[in-house]
Amino acid sequence: MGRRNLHTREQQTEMAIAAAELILVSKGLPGLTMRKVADAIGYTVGNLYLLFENQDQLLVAVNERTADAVYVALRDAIESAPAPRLQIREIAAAYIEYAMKHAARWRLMFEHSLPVGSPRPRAVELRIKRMFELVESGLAPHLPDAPEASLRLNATTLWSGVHGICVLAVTGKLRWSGTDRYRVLSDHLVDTFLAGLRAAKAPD
Amino acid sequence: MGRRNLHTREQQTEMAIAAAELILVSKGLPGLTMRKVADAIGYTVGNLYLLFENQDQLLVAVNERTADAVYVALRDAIESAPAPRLQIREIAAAYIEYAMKHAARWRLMFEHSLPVGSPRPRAVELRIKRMFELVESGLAPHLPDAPEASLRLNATTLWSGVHGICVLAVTGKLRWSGTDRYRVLSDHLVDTFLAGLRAAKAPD
DNA sequence: ACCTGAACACCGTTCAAGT
DNA sequence: ACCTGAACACCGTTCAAGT
Repeated sequence: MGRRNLHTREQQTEMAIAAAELILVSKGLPGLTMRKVADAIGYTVGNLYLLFENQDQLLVAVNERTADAVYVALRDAIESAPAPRLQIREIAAAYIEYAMKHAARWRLMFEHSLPVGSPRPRAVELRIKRMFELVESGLAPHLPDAPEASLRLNATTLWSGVHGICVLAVTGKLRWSGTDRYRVLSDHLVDTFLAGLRAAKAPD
Repeated sequence: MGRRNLHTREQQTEMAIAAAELILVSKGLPGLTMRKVADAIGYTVGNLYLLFENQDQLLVAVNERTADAVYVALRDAIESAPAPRLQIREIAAAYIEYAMKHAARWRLMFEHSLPVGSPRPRAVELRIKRMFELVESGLAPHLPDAPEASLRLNATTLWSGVHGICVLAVTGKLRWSGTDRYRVLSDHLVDTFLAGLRAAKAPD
């Protein structure tokens, strides 16, 4: 065979990423093999290595998509918030909702780590940074006149907290506590954290 | 060969777990193969399957050890706290310190998931539950007269937050924010959360 | 130029056979 | 009874060879 020219390289890359996501969702990470991806798009394994340097880089490509999707979800949450001061609650809830709904893809972003020494993927790094900026902007109404460093510290802290709820929820480690309404947890965290910020600003 | 009788089954199990931990730390999860574990303890792969049902169960055994070690670290942190009200800060810091120091083992606890349908390992579940109880007891001085349900909700929320800092720190996702002094983050989270609790109890 | 197919070095898991 | 060694069905990755 050889020389088929049915799809451009870009199309093949697109197909491979889509197929990888499908397999990831249905079979989990252990089921996501290069051979299965190749089968799914109707090419041989060898050809996959003309599109991606190796399996890790295919996973990185999947993660970029996921990071984009999360960003869009958070952006939508901000826009649909009834008031600026409620944005941060909505962002947190949207994040958790996304993680629960697309658990496999979301987990891959944080659990797949490249072999030591290989450069961290710029694209994913950048998207996480943008996500934090979104959180900063949602937090800003609650911290007027706060210096940038303080805003960043608080955004990092609060967002780490929300992320923690996600991790434990998605991996089922929160089930024992009887709470499977994670929105309660995220709201409680956000509300209490904000109350703490107010208290620190205007001490009794 | 066959019939060597150099070690009891218990000893072999012990050796296998120890070897797995060593390989995990030095080579990461992808480098942790049944064959390498067998080699490391001087037995054949086949023999490993007389000790563990499969690779997943070996990892579960490793996770049990890790969960025990974490529990001990938190317990020590409580005991060395200068005052009851400072316990919760120390627990959080100890948790993060353990995670950073034993990143590979700590990550395995949360990232290794059994094939869908297989029963969740009771032993690990139980240890996570005990850990939450430790957090509850550290939080109790700050919530006198609070009903059990409230204490639990607050412990779950705060601990999820601390856990989130760990996850992002260990996976290097916090580097961009310029903070690699994670103690600052965990203290800030704990302090702000506690301030928020006080504010809710005695509203202005 | 584009893609294949077969090879290589590894896996997890099983189990008849050795002592 | 205790453990081995070889087998099976799978991997990721490479690359000479086909069209």
